[in-house]
Amino acid sequence: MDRPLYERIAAEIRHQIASGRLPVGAALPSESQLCEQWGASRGPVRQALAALRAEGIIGGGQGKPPVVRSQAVTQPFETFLSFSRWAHDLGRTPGQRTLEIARRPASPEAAEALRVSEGEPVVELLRLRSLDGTPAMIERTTFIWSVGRLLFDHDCDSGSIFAFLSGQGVDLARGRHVFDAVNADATDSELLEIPPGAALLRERRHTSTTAGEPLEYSDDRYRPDIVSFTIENSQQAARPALLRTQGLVS
Amino acid sequence: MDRPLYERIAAEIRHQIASGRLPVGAALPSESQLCEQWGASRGPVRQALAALRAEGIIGGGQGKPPVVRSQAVTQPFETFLSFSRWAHDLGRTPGQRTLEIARRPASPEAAEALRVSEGEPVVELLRLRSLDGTPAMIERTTFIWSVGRLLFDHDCDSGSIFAFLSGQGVDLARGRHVFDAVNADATDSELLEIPPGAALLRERRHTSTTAGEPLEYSDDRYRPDIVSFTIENSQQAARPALLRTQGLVS
DNA sequence: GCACCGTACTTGTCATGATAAGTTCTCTCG
DNA sequence: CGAGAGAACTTATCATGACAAGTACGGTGC
Repeated sequence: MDRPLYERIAAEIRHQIASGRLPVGAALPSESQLCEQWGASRGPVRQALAALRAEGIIGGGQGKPPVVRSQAVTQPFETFLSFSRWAHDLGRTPGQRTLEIARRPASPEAAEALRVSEGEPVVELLRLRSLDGTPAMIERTTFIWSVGRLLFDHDCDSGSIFAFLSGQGVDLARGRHVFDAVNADATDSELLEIPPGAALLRERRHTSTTAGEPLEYSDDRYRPDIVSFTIENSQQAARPALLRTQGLVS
Repeated sequence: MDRPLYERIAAEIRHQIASGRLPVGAALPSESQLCEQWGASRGPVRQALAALRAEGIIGGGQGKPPVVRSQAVTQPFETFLSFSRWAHDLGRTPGQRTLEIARRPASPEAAEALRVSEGEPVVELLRLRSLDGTPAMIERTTFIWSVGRLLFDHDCDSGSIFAFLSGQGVDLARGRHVFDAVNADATDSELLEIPPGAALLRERRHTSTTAGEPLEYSDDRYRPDIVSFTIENSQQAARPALLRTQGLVS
């Protein structure tokens, strides 16, 4: 038990929520009560609560004791991370063609993004994803070696890589996605069957473990007439719901 | 200046990173130096650094001063509805130039989106938004008459329309945002000072009351080198957090 | 030249205490 | 009985101080 105190407190509360001892909607013990229970000062207690708040599993505000929010649902995360799963839920048929899988020394950008030393081996993957046979997205992914090496023993055209890696015990827990737009280059336009220079929706994805260690990053380019992204929000909900949506042909 | 100290510290550091005074890879001042600069104790300083770390824009570890990871800057979700507020929290100066505000009969599309009869009066607004003087976004908004009419009595160049309307008691509660990409047309390229055909990030926004009655819809086009959008999610969190980020000049 | 080691500096963790500000409840007054 | 004042609670923010643990760097001995 040499983990920091605030981590142990957070873990204990998480456990109580997961086990149902703290049902959804219930108020947590106040900070001072937690301090007594653990014989700790408010510092670690607040740090633990802040971590739980960042994970979205508790809510509350000034003056009000924190309350248990809805149970953790992994669905949205998986749906968002996995193109295959998303397409499947939509009733469409996902397709994938792996154009290249290679072991390479990490480029400076890859080394930065994956926090490895430059020149360390990484695995680069180039895939064309489609919906009902129509090219929809180009995926340029770079994995750290310990994860990417698993892909050489896997038929990448058979289905979801995310599902495969999860099954192999890879801790794909957190994701960061940056969206912007780019003009299609020669490769993009040829593979996606669009004119050169057409605007593409780009998602740059960084996936890491629970502890925040990078596992992969990706540059995904979507045909905007096939795929778009939707956010729904309301002033009540603290966090918005993200959905990947089928592009509108407007 | 009644914002908490740690927010001001974080905003200042974000600003220094965004302005290039702290280039990518540079080491931040040590905690004790920041304490001196701000005349603060380590508490607020650490809270500010923790926030920046959570946003992923700084890295580093025990014993090592934090380093600037990238120029991406993020803001909490509440600022999503308001460009002005987002920019302000970032320590940047938002600008707006209203190019046109007009009362018009609703077009078929407007009637459909706002659920009014075709030909009913609506208010159309065309604004150019900027960050530190650089054109960043073009906003083409259509309001229902009862809301848009308030804008004729308001200096639209003075600040946030969202804040103004909220202050007038307008119930801007729910939003739906669809993201895709488009090529810049002649107007876009001229106003945003980019080449014709450049890829733009488009956000189509529909805002409605708590009851779901449409209030406005908008076609916003962002320069991807100035503004991008970020989603953070984790397997624990039920819903991902949406953040608007400053574009990477990569 | 090179490995080893100790020192100075850094961040990580935690305790204690204080004030401000928000919420909830009760109690009083009309 | 309802509205409002107020007390008692909560969390939010910040200061100060302490120790542990990791890193960077220079010097020392081989």
